[in-house]
Amino acid sequence: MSQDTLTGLELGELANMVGVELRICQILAERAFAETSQLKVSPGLYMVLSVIQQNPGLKQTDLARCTRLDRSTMVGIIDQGEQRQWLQRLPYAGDRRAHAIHLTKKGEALLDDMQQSVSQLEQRICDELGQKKRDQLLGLIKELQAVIAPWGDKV
Amino acid sequence: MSQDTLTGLELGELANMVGVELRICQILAERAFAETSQLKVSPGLYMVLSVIQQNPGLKQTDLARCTRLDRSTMVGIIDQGEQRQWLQRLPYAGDRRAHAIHLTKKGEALLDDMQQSVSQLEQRICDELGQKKRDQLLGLIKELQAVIAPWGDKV
DNA sequence: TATTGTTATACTCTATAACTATA
DNA sequence: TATAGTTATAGAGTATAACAATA
Repeated sequence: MSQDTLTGLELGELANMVGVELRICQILAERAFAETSQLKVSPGLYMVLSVIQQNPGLKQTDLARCTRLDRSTMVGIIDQGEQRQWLQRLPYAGDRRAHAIHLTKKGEALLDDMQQSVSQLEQRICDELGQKKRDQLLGLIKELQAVIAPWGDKV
Repeated sequence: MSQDTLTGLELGELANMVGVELRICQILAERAFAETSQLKVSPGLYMVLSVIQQNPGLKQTDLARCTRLDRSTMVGIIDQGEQRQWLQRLPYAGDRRAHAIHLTKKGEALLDDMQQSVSQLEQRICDELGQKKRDQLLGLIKELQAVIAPWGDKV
């Protein structure tokens, strides 16, 4: 017997499916992020900015691969970041087709600013869930990723 | 040091954020679902059909609440299900404003049909992750839901 | 006054297919 | 031939605000 936390409705098998619970969790998480970030930046762009910060100079294709998005989707995200002057497309040494993506100073500043509030979100998860459970959860999510990643791959 | 499983890129702090990993996991999960379901039904509609199966006769508002979607979003999902003749809007006893949502026989058949393949997805998660880890993961996801649910609430 | 369902509208996220320029 | 980036296009998914009918 698994009851829905909000409504008390009996959800039966539904609530025992990883896929469905993951989906609901994601809806809630994006809503919390939107609240925290004050809509300054979308979750997708935030993710990309963070990756760039850790890995300056990556090609767009690399960024698409590690965020599991399509190359064409990445174009739009990079466009957005460039318009708001948070990142730049620079020449990529050794391949004139590619762009090396770098943060601007404004982009660095944004991340510093946001990392306070976003870190607070993560901190609150630690506080309310407990460090141990939080780490367990993160580990299990990554394991699940590794398991299901090949299932959706095109041939 | 946490490396991206696919690209081997160093993702630093990014890969240690529950929010980001959850997001990537969700992208992968929806892709796997799309592959399995052959695009016969969207994840959102599938979720709703499953809830209806377990709870025949709910109002649209109830469905919206337990899936954490807006009432107006639910209208579109129910419309889709009705068009494909998988569910029906019937009179709701005691409140002439509301509709009682029920599966049609065609809808029952679809779910029976899909539950084979969707259950296989879940089964594969059990197989590859192990029953114990799978149950742990499910429990932790639900705990996380309970923790973050209030954060995105308006007011 | 409050709730149920609805519409109109808009924005975000994502992908496919076809193109160009390079490799 | 293959890859990097781009464009055009399309389809999900979601929400807000305003409305009519009913409570």
